[in-house]
Amino acid sequence: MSTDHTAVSALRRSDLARLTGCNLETIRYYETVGLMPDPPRSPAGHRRYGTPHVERLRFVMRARELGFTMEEIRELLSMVVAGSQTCGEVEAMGREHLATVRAKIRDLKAIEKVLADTVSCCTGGQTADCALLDVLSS
Amino acid sequence: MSTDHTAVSALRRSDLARLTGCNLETIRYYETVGLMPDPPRSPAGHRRYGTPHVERLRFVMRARELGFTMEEIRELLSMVVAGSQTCGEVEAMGREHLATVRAKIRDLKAIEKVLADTVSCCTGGQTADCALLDVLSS
DNA sequence: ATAGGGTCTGTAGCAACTACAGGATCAAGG
DNA sequence: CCTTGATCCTGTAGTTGCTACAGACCCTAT
Repeated sequence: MSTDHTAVSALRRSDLARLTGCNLETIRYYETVGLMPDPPRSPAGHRRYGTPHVERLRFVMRARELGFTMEEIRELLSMVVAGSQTCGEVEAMGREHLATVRAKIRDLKAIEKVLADTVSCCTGGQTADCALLDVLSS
Repeated sequence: MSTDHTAVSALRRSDLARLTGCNLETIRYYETVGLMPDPPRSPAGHRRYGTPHVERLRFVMRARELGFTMEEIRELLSMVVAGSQTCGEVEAMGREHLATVRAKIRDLKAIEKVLADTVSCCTGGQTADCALLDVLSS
């Protein structure tokens, strides 16, 4: 019935990488930049992880997949770890990030339109004349 | 009737920056990475640009605005400078780049959907409970 | 005992810039 | 002619988010 306090299921770095799908080196990187805490060490200095590390790394990875910057993730994590977050704060960060995502989509769509319109004018032949080059040289 | 061979309208780097809107330092950077040629120098070693530099920098900037990588621009430029390009080759590069732009748009739209769906579930209140955190911790 | 793996650290590299320090030079005013 | 302030020069470091390597250590199995 009691959860195990002693055996924190000592995972090596490679185990954490395998469990999460995260690159081995990236884990160490996240530790140096403070997204992951410095883990306890074995007597020889080898990192030993537990399930909290697995969960935290998964959180970080999901946030990265959604395009949050490391700075934003740090902020999210500091609130969550302190337990001080309110839905209002987190939602605000989400909406702000959503706005930047939408801005990027707008920019890319503008590029897409120019490219699509232009290459559709290309003859694709052996001639040196090219609609895309014309746009670039305009 | 002859074009002017002598006065290559000696522009300083700041003039080139002003004419093109390019950042001053970026011009030097483009020279070190080979997107711009090493310009002729004044006796004291100051860069002196002419109209060909203005045109080439504008080409580079437009290509960057369309999201071409520097590697792709180098390739485009090497063809154009050699005069060896065919519309077929250039169009192929354009279509390939268009495909990567569309892939980015797809990725961002997937992110946008998750974010939009999630934050719309947020209550936005003082509670610690948050739909976005739930997604990140799932 | 040793062979092979895994782990440790620090560091360099990628894209595409941007910014600064410390020195040389130029152009205009007195 | 001289000074002053703007511009120019070079090299180098910082940014974001990793990834990869070298050389040293350590752990496990035979």
